[in-house]
Amino acid sequence: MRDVILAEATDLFAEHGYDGTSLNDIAAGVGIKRPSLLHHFPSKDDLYGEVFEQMLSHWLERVEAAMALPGSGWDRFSDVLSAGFELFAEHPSYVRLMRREALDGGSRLGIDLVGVVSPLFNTAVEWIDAEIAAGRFREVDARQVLITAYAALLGYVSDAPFINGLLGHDALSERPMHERCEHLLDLFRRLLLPATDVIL
Amino acid sequence: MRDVILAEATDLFAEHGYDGTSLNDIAAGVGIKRPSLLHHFPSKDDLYGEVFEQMLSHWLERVEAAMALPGSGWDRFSDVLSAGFELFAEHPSYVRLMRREALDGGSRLGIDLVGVVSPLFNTAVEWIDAEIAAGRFREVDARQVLITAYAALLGYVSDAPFINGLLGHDALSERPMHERCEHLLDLFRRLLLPATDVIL
DNA sequence: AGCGACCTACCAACCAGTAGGTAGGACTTT
DNA sequence: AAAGTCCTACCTACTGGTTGGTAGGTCGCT
Repeated sequence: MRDVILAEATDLFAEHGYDGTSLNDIAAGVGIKRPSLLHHFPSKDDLYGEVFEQMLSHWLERVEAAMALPGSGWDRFSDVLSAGFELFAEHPSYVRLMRREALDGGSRLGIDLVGVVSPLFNTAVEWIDAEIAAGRFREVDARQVLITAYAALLGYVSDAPFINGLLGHDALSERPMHERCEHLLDLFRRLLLPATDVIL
Repeated sequence: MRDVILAEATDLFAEHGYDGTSLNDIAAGVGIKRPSLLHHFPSKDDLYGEVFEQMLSHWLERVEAAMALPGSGWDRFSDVLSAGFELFAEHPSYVRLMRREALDGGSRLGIDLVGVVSPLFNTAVEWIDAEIAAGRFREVDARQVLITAYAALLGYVSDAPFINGLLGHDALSERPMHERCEHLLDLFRRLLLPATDVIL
């Protein structure tokens, strides 16, 4: 039951935000009443906290697995980007949740979003700088590249309802997602690789 | 007084969202009581509607002005991008408001966000395609490029509280904003221009 | 008997919105 | 000039409804 509640809460918090989701909504979604829900989770804050922690741990798990893969240079960058994209395609709710938290400054709870992501961010910055030093990447501002990657990946998925309207079809279905991924890979290849290596 | 309320409401809706902002908060922010606020605006929905319409009209005004500028090819793209960036730098609240609305599907009110933005989007797609046909741009998927521009521009500003934490300094102050703009210009130059024109 | 899962019934706090009244400035009428 | 009439901007006090959370009881299973 806990897991069912957690899943329903993840969807609703992602869809309508913390303030836009009532415990009644979540309880009704799993077919019980609010007090029964509060039997499993002590408070709304705690429930949200668990939702967010679960999301973060799934996310970290994937990213760390992708970063642990062997390889260097463009292949490695491409692997990590694809892994992130794949996770987001599987769990759009995670993206929307993350975006909402980032909008609110990532400090709704005791959870320190920045504290969790910062080490990963810095590791990635150092890796890119090392690749530049090794001559495998162009001289770019690693931080800017990573922020662009973050924004371009998240934006497409988090704003899917809006982008659906612009494109006239479901942005999250398989083919559009694949095209989006190809576009991003092409984009970062052009951004990162020396001009001589870009031409395919 | 109406304008003061509108400005305060814009900030609070942008910062905490529709559900996270009470009429009491807004009224207190301008130093009056809720009923006095409702003397100027008939309801919370109406107030939000005016806030959003004002934001949209400011935004459209700027973009249309930038699109009306002469020039073609990269110079024109660069002008429009810079104009957008400048507006966002001046009014970060607009970006956060827009992002929240995009997250919610852009249909909180009668305002049809997609309906307003779609014509602009399609005009831009056609323009890029024409530039490609004229040989001034590479063969790219215009829609993907525009969505990336949208995401990369908005993401940096809307998630500023989070990005502040990653970078360790104020992402919205003048120098970082300038660096961000330069990075984006470089990015899209590499993405859009034929390989032979990219090298500076 | 004990325990986990669920319930109804309640609470205080807050929400958007309404009713009705007051102070003061402006504009007309005498 | 004085008096009466409006109007705008604000107020206090209230309504009905929803919120998160609690108290206490019931059911079925081990």
